[in-house]
Amino acid sequence: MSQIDTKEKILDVAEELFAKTGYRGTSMRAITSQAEVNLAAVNYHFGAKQGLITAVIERRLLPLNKLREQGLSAAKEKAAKEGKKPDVPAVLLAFIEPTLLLPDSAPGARNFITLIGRALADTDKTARNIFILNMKPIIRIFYTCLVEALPDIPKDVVYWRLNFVIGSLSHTMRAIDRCPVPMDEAVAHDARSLVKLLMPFVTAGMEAPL
Amino acid sequence: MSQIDTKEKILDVAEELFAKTGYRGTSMRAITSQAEVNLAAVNYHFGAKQGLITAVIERRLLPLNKLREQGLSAAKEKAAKEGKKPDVPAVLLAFIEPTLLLPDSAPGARNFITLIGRALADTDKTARNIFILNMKPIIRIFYTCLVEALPDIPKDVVYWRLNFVIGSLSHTMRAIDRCPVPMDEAVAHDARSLVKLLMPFVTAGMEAPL
DNA sequence: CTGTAGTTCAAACGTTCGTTTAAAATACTT
DNA sequence: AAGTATTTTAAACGAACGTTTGAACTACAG
Repeated sequence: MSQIDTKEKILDVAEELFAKTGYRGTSMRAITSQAEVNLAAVNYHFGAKQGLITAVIERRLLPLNKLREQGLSAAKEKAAKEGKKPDVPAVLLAFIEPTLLLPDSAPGARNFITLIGRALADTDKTARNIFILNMKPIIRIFYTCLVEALPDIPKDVVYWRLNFVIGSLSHTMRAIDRCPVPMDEAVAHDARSLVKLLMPFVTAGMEAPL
Repeated sequence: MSQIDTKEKILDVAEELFAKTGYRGTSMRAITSQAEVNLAAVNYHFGAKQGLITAVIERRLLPLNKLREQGLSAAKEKAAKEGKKPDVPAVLLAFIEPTLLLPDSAPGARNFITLIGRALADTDKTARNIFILNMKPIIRIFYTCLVEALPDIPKDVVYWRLNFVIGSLSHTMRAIDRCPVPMDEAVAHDARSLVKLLMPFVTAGMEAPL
């Protein structure tokens, strides 16, 4: 088995188990046995458990953030042709759409989205800090665009509303494979229809009068 | 030291530590040493660690849900006097206000709100199941009221929007003691102003056109 | 004061955890 | 094909975990 096979197999299994049982709740033995590699393989390839969760997160988060940045740039260019700044739904869509559509992009990414959905709420600082470190710059970019798109809303209100959006989005991400709060009704939820459901909600919330 | 003192001291410390470092991340030894009680005290008074987290959650969640129910009943009565059903902001306020104001009600409740804010996102089934078990009935009540208040919105859309609200709220609850996503600007956030910030957002989101 | 139920205590239990080690096996270069 | 570098392996490490135990201690009724 080549090195790359081992590393990627570990990453895939770790992604799945971290998403299901969290960072603390997933043991190295559970990862390595399901990945059918030796227990010491994680420490050899990633140094330690922390190095593994870092690699798991960054493997998909960096490309995702690139997608979000590209989407925002496209929206900016499109608006610039009419001498304007992108409006609220355009900005929010550039952030939300690549996120919720991620599970359709790669087979293993479905686990990743619930993992990331939990990251902000995780009590373990390891996963949360890695996540925040990677998210801070891009959130700042979107924040700036939202402030420009909402000239009548004070900056700190925009800040909080952006956080409300992040809260809704991350909660939805966690719900992709499981009803967020179980109800008796069966509720369908494919990724694309979730975007269509979430967008009007967050757009109206962002643009709401004070 | 009387039995009640020991039990409550354990509950207070456990509430604080569970909120800070999660269920798995908090050891019985950390709890008992900070509470200045014997290690075996938790097993004696609560049977096991799971019994402790159950007691920690239910101690404040049951009264909180009673407050929410009372608030909703009051809104229903008020609307009934005009032969109407309570509108969206009235329903949402009955859910949100007691929640965010909880930290001001009791000194230790500040820890509880972040604990509960994490509960839905927790990877550990222990805490999440206890929380969901206690929340399911009351969420159903509010869901029904929202459906009545939004006759033009399909039921399943209302369901998802309610979940978006829950996502925003729980994210905010986690942020009460710490910036949700750190920004360079200092952002003030006392409980009452958070209610004033969140309410227009979720109301507009709920009432948004399809 | 005596006896009983309730509570606290130090100590140890077995298990699981992340990590390390050094030898064995494989892959790659010359 | 030989020799070096990389990777895999089995075994063990010490530490931390939740829980159990039985004796010591406390409070209070008879």
